[in-house]
Amino acid sequence: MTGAARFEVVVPPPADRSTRARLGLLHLPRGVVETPAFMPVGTNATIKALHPDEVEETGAQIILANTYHLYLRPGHERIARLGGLNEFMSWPHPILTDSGGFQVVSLGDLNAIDDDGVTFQSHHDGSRHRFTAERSMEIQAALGADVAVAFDQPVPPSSTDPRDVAIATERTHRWAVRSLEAHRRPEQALFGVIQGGLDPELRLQSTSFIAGLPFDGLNIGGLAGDETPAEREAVLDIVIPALDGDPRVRYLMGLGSPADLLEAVHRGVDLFDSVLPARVARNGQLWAPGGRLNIRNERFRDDPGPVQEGCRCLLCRRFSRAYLAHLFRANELLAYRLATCHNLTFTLDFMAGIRAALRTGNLPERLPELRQHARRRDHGASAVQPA
RNA sequence: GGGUAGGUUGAGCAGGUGGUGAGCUCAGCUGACUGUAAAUCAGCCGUCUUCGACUGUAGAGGUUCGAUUCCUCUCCUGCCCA
Repeated sequence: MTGAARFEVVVPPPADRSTRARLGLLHLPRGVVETPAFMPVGTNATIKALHPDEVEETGAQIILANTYHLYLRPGHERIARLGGLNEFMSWPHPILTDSGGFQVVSLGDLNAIDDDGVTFQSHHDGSRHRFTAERSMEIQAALGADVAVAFDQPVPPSSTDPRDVAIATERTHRWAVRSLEAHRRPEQALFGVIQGGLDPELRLQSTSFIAGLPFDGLNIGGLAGDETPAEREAVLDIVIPALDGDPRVRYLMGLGSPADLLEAVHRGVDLFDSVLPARVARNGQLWAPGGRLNIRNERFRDDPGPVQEGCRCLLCRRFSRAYLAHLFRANELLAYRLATCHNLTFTLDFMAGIRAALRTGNLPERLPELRQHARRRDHGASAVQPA
């Protein structure tokens, strides 16, 4: 372990095992993160549409940035010359850089995977680039975030061929070892990624393999795709118990809906990230305790009330639903900013609420008002009617 | 008043010089989005009994087996001339 990250359990799960949820503190070079925590995603060294001050106001204590994107543009060496990623984007708090592993999957046709690494075609200009574990570590070292992530090959739930799952998982293991060997910055933490798809045996193998390596944190990958909640819960119920007694932070990569967050917290996850609240906000979907609303719906054009009564965010403090509906229809830039502020504030407040409940030991199994935040096929929930 | 170019589903258009115009872009309506190729994408957007069918090219006539297309008149719009 690098020692750059230290996880401290403040309130452990209850002895009766009614939940595996725990309250913790993740100590990082640039700050302490209260867990369970949500990390907004700032792929291009910016939380889209927000000023760093506004990101702080949402309550975010750590954000995520992306190795692949920043390597392509503006270039990791340039960022290093300009003082590192935190300095470059004027974010003085912790940052976690994703390894570029996710782009192995998300860029689909634009790459070719082999046992040694991945050859990407840039989504900007089609130019070819080679990523290996060593390369990813080198780039992340240059970016200089608090936390780097080992290069991995996510297994999309849609890949049903067990051989593909096994191959990707084995690669992830080899790349994990190589990432550790290539890691040279003691002040930068390094997290490893557990894969294994939906296969219980592979997940268990992957968990013990990755947990057997001296990473500072343990990521659970490959679970933010098309799997059902039941499949996801089944995987977590294999991985988390296998980590019993392990002192490290557990990070479920890519989850972001409130209902998903609560479920995963109960299963013992400490850390999350997702583009969902921010992306959905830019596309006009606003989150509130009663559910979600599409602000572009006609009925909001004359609605003088706030998106969420009592919300402390930049949007709800001053503006009406009608105004936001207007901004979206007029394609005004303020729409994206206000909506993003709101959804991130909502998500960060939601996590703060979970922490407060854990502190007093009464985190509910399910919050009834969250049902409509779940995916449609889970509960058949329809779009929310505003309260 | 004379000439001229036009009139296509909310807007703007494409097409069509005798035999399939329900095609595009906006606008509009609804939904989706989870380690960001995403201020994006998808469906709908004349009517109906919606895997299809019907109606629809300013209006009225005419020619024709058949007219959105050709002819006549009327109405409306732009431009030019008086």
